[in-house]
Amino acid sequence: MFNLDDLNTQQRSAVSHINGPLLLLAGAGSGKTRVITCRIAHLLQQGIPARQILAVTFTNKAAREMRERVHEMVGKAPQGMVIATFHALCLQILKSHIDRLGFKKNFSIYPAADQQRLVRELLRNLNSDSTQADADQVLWRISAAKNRMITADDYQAEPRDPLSALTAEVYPRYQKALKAYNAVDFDDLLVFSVQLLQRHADLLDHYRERFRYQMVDEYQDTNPVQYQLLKLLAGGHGNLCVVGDDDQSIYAFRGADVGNILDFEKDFPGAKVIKLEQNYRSTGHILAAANAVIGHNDKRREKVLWTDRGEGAKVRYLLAEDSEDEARLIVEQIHAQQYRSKLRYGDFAILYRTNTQSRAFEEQLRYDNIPYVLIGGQQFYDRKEVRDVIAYLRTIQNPADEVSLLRILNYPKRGIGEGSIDKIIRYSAEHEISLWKVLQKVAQLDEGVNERTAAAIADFVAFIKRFQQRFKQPLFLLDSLRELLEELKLGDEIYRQEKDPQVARRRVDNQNEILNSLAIYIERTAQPNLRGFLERISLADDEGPTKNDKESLLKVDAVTLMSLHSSKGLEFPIVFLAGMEEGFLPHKKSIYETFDIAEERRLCYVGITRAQQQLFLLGARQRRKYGKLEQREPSRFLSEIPEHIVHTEDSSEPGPESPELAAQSASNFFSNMSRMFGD
DNA sequence: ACTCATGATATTTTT
DNA sequence: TATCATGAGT
Repeated sequence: MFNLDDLNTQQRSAVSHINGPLLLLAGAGSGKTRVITCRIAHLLQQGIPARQILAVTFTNKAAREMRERVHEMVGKAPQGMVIATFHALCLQILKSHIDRLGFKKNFSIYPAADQQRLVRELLRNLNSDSTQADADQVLWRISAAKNRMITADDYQAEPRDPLSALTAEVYPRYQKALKAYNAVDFDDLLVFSVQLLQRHADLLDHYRERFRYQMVDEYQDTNPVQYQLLKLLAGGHGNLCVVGDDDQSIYAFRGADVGNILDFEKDFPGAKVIKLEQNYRSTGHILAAANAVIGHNDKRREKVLWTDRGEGAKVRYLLAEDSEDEARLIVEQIHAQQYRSKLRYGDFAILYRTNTQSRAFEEQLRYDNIPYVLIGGQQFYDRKEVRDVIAYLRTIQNPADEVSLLRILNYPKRGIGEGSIDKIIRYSAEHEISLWKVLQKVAQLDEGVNERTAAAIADFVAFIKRFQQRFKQPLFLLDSLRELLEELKLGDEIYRQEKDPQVARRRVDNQNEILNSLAIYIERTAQPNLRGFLERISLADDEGPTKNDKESLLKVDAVTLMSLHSSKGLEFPIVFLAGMEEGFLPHKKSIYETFDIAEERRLCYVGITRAQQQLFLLGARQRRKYGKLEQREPSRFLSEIPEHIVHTEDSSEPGPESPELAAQSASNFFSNMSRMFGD
């Protein structure tokens, strides 16, 4: 059980608040998660049934963490309580009621890669000269529209905006195609749930009653659909507790609306507001820098973080010559810091604005034999070889999923040529019969394709049907997948295609990794089935060994490289915030196009507040950009930090031998020694 | 069907 | 400059 005495005054008053709307403005590192879990424990202690409690987060990781911490605190698994991401919650709602929107209940969730394929396809059918970029843009616009609850029917093209005209063409077709595939995309999960609640009073009543106590984490990141959903669910009782920090709102580009958190009291009259300003993470100088920077934003909830931990080290600004030099300086500091205090590699993080910046750091770290983990970039389930296997599973689960079906129809090659596939697609379109039905028909009626192809198709259909039966038996899920992989011999195919045997090996390993995640899924699920597994994968809620989160970082002890965006919520003893230059932070797009410098400043603030003991800010004098050498200016945010808390060092003027340099060369010596002796 | 060359493009991305 | 996707060519 928890102890109220361990909390500060503000935390305690938040925890003991029970009825009515509550806005908890939780500054960075103010013990937010602790307050949320304590509040849940407190609600339970007050006799509120677990099943009336709903806690919504944005990431699976956050949901998992919350669940675990509640578990620890109350000593048993939180039975009946729903702790889920927005998307997982909506998936639950749709699973029970999507038939009211004309979908079948075995609908599938369309992954991003398939969305792209579909839009590309639709564009090709519409106009001859459309690029990859157009497809991405259109998809982006569709998503943005959905975030604002604009349906395909309502979507209006902006005048003099060719892309929105294109979107207006594609959006309805895209929606129609999804429906034909009995599939929904990520955004639909939310939009459809809201529509269900709006149109069906019985459902609304049901869920309001079911979730009498609601909490939302990272409220500053909610977009209009999510806001609608909450507004609907909390209507009536108004027991909505939202937690967030407007200063850490960094997802406007994805439709998040800071207005939601700024206007909370207007939306939910009588709301109580509590600020958490005591920071338990960073030392004083770091917080002073953070406060100074974020203080330059207007339209915000004034918060001043403070700590009782003392000033700590000054922030250090290292000015490098170029990007390679910047990476070298970081490695130097890693060695120096390790020499001075006992630090693991896992205590260091390198943060940057854009993912492309990671390269220089990767190269330098590899050169110095320093282990690192790169967060972001290509995700496990986005890899081609993994998607191939998933496509099989999806086809088995829902043969109406035509993108998956087409992906595997002739992979590995089984003698169904492009010409035949074209014929089948055309037949399916003309007669409005699903591809899967046509395939079955071709097998029986020998329609329009030659005998050998027909035989191949018949084999394929039989193959899928056989595995449909196999996968229906929950006890043999793992065996079925193993058999599937064996029979397909995809491994051989990969070895044939990939000339670098090392790469081939990794790709085959990746495929086998799916077996591991299935095994983990089965272990942790009461009634495992193929559908459930695919859902988890779609929601990226996977606990497989490739999991890229803090726990696995701790295990491998490596320096962390990630974008500022993905760093939110994490903390590290030593943080390097690289690329503190005009054009990077603030990013040049924000300077010249979106004019949203405030969001860039928040991003900078997020970066600064990740540091516990020492913060390094780095920038380069010049950088190669698209081949050209470009002069760079220090970020304007640097000048917003008071001079007396920053120590500036210019790499082109080394000055007298500094203690760091001495320490660093000694440290290099030791690390080389230990490398030589294999320790 | 695989390789190679060309040309477009280079912000962040919790699900 | 480096990377990616696409299309021509073998």
